[in-house]
Amino acid sequence: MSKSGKFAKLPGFRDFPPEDLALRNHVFAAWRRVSRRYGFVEYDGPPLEELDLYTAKSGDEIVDQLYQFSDKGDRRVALRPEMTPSLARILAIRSRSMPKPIRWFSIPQLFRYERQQRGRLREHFQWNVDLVGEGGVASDAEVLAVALEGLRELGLGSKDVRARVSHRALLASILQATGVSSEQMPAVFGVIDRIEREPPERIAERLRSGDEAGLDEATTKKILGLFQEPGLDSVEEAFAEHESVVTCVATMRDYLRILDELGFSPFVEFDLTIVRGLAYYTGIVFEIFDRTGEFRAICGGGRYDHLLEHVGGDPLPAVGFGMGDVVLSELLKERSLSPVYAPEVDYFIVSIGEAQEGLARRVASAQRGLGRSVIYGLGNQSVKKQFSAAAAAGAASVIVLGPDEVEQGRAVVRDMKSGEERQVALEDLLDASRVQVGAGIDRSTSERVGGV
RNA sequence: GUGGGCGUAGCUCAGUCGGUUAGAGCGCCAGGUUGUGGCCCUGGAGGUCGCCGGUUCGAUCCCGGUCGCUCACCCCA
Repeated sequence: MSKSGKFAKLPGFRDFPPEDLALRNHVFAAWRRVSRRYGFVEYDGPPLEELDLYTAKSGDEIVDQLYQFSDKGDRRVALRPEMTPSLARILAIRSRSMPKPIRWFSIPQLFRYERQQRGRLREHFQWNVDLVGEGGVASDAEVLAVALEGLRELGLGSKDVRARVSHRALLASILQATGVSSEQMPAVFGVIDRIEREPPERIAERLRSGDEAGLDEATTKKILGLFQEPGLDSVEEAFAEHESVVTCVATMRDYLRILDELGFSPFVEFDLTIVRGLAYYTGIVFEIFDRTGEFRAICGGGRYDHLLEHVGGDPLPAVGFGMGDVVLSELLKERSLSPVYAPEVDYFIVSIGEAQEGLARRVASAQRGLGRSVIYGLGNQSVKKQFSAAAAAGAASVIVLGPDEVEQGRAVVRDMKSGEERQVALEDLLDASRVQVGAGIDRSTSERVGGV
């Protein structure tokens, strides 16, 4: 839709004018606060990586949708579609010398070349939190707790969102016990992933179909039956004699208990249909959704115990998640949880008559030296015009330099909210060692949304 | 990648059964005599009616293509 020869932005990419950047910053700030509260430290990596880093590790879907090309040195490279491989690469080099567990987080911008849809663009920011070097369920629970706390920090409670958790090894053991061969396993995982979105007949058809799972009638029936009563109790009962199932169920119970102790059980539901597409997950996996079901998954993650060694590092267990900014921002906007954007400055200096303009600049300079945000009209404008500019800029106070007061060594300071005006000595405005001219100027500008 | 819907001013949208200078509200700019913002009044700028081609005496309107947006599918960071 390029208009009159101008450039348009690339499909699937976003501009962030101040009112949109305010929301992004609001989300990032919450993510960083929560990360730190849980003892995670921030890292980053390059947005461009060697193509091979992804082709071997990520699922086929991701590889098909890479933004990839050859650079001038004939290297096959790709814009990062996810952060985990970079993390693994970085840790492969240095994890040996680091105390475990490693608690790292990042907010990378990620890229995928695919047709954009609602909640899914070609570029997004993703909060990645990973806990490396500890294989117990306590770390799985810790990581999910961080994700949920991040949402809670933004105003989304257990009434708004829920985490659906499952265990890949548990599902694999169950399927194996049911008679699914290891060759059929990936296809069956794929079908199970769709259980919620398709009618039972279609699911059965897929399970039987030779193009997909290729199961016999009896096994198909058993699997379908399994998902009619998919609770942990019924699973344990049905597979009581299968040791690997029993072990995984026990792990799952520990996990749920720890989440309860951390105060997150209202958010969490066991759900065997959560599979996740990425190839490298090995244990407990989870996805977080809004409860209305109106949006895509807000967050997904799980345990990936072999990725680091695949990338050439030490074999370290790891668990982590990614939470994208796109779906989350849509949800926040819909729930009116996004910050109201309004520019703000401490002072706008109004000059009445050109004779005062030099003084205005000296006052501005002195006040800026004190850390105040100060603007004034850059052209010769009517008083009325200057006041409306002050209002538009969100000035807390206006300093009025009129010939009458200036002659007596004073200025008028008007509080724009209350409309109250008082006289202040010019020397107080100009002397950087003095302080406090108007109301409400102690707030640090950098902490405000509009001023970030 | 597949299919459906849509595409008129910065934004939200009217409108033209094909016919001369395409409209509104909001926003923006300028004024309502350079001592006061939010309200009000007046005026103005801004559109090759997404782009290319076809049909026609004539297209923003009809047809085709294309690009973009959007929904669904595929799939899922």
